[in-house]
Amino acid sequence: MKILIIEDEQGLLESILAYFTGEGNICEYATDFIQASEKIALYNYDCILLDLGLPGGEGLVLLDKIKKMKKRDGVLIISARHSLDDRLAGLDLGADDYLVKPFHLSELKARVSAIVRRKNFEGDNVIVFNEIRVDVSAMNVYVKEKQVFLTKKEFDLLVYFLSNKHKVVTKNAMAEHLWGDEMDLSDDFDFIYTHVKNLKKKLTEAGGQDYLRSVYGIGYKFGDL
Amino acid sequence: MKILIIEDEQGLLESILAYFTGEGNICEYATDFIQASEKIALYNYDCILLDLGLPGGEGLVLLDKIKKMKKRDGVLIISARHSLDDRLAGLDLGADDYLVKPFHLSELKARVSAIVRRKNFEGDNVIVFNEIRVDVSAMNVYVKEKQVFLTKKEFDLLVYFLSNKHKVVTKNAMAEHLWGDEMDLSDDFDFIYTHVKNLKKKLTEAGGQDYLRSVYGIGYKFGDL
DNA sequence: ATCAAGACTTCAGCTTTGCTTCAGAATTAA
DNA sequence: TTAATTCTGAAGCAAAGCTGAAGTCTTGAT
Repeated sequence: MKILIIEDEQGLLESILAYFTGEGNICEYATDFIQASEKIALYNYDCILLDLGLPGGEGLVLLDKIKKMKKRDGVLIISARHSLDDRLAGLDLGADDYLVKPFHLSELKARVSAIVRRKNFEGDNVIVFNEIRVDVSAMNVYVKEKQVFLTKKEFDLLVYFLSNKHKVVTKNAMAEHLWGDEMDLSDDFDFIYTHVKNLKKKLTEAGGQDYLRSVYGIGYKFGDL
Repeated sequence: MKILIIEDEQGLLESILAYFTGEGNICEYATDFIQASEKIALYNYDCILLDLGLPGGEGLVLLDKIKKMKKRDGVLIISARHSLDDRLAGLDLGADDYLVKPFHLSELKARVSAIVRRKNFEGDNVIVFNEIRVDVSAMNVYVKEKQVFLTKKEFDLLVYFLSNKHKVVTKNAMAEHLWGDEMDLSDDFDFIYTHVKNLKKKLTEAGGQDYLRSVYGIGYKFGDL
C-alpha cells in the first residue's frame, strides 16, 4: 500500500512514518504546501494523510486541489482543531474521513485500512482471478486452493498486476508502486526482472497458468490469453 | 480481556480503570460521546461499560448505536438513576446487564465476567484448535490433555493467535493487543520475539505441533500447514 | 541477416529482519 | 523483606530477501 503523509510537525511525522513503514507499506511525505502539491500531481496513492494544520490554512486548499483533479486517492484529514466547522468543511470537500489530534497510531491505521478497503475493493478484500485467489488483508495467496508463500515485493507486484489486469503496465509504474520515490526513476532497476521472475516461478510451480506477458519496450500485461 | 469504559465522572473512571487494569486487563476509556463513538466503531471490546449519565442523555443513543452495528461486544450499563424506566429502556435496547450506582468494584467485576462468559463462548469458554485446548476464563491451556503453564503474556499471545488463525498478523497488531495503547507503537519492541519463542517452546515441548510460521518483514501466521 | 536495445537468468554480497541467549529490572508471591 | 517468577532490553548470530552486475537470449528495426 502506498501512502502520502502531509504533516509539518516533525515528531508526529516521524512516528507515523515509522509505524506505517513498519507495517510494510510504502510511505512518502511532504512537509509543506509546495512539496505536497507536486507529489499529489505526479503520483497516485492509496491514501493521503492530510494535516489541516499546515501554516496559512493551506490544508483545505490542498484538499480542494486533490478533489478537483478527480483522483481516486483516499484522503484522511488529521486536525488539531476541534471545531465542527473545519471537519464539516473537510468532509464537504470530499475527504473520506477525519481524525482529531491526538490519536493513537493503531486508530489511524484502522481508518486508513477502512478507507482503502472501501475504495479499492468495495468492502471485499479478496481478489479472485481464475485459479488465483488473493486475500489482501490476511496476505494469503492461493493457486487452486494451494497456498503460495510470497515475499513482500512479490505480493505487492501480484496485487498490482491483479488490480490492473488486462492493462499494459509500464516498468516505471510498477517501480513507482513498489518503491515510491525512494528510488531514482532514471535508474535502470533491472532487478525488477528478478522479482517478476520469482513471482512467476512461484505461481506456475503451484500449478497456475502463466498470465504474464511482456510488452517489448513498455512493460507487462497480466490477464487472459 | 479488553474493556472500554465510558464514564464522564473523573473519580469513578479512575477507580474503575485502576481496578480492572490491576486485574490484568487492557482498558481504554472515553469521557464523552464523540470519543466513545469513535472507539466503538473502530475496535472490538470484550465488554463495554457504559454510564447512562452522560450529559444530554447520550448514553442510550450510544447503546442504540452499538446494537445497530451488530457488534459482539458485551454492554454493561451503569447508572445513578433508580427509575425503572431507564433500566427497562436499556435492557430493551439490548444491554446485557444493568448496575446502579453506587456499587462495589467487586460486584462490577463479577457482572463483567458473567457477561463475557455468556457472550464470547456461548456458555462454553474454551477455544480448541487441533490438539490445543484453551480454557479462557480459567486461563488453562492443554496440549493433548496435558496441562501447559503459560505466563500472562504468553497466554494473551496464544489467544490472539488462535482468534486470528490463518491470518497474517503484524508485529504492531500483536503489540497493540498485548499492551493496549500504553506502548509507543513506533518502538521496536524486539522483546516480543522472546515471548513468541517461549510460547512456542512450551507448546512444542508439551507435544504440540508448531503451527506458527513467521512472515518475513511483516509478522506471523498461526494455523495449519 | 545484422545489430542494438530491451528482456531474462543467474548468482554473489549486502542489508534487513528474525532468532536465541542471557542478564538485569520489574513485578508478584511468600 | 526476601525469594521467585516474569518481563524487558541488548548483543551476537542466523536466515531471508533485496540489489546490482554480468552474461545470455529475444525482439524489432534496419
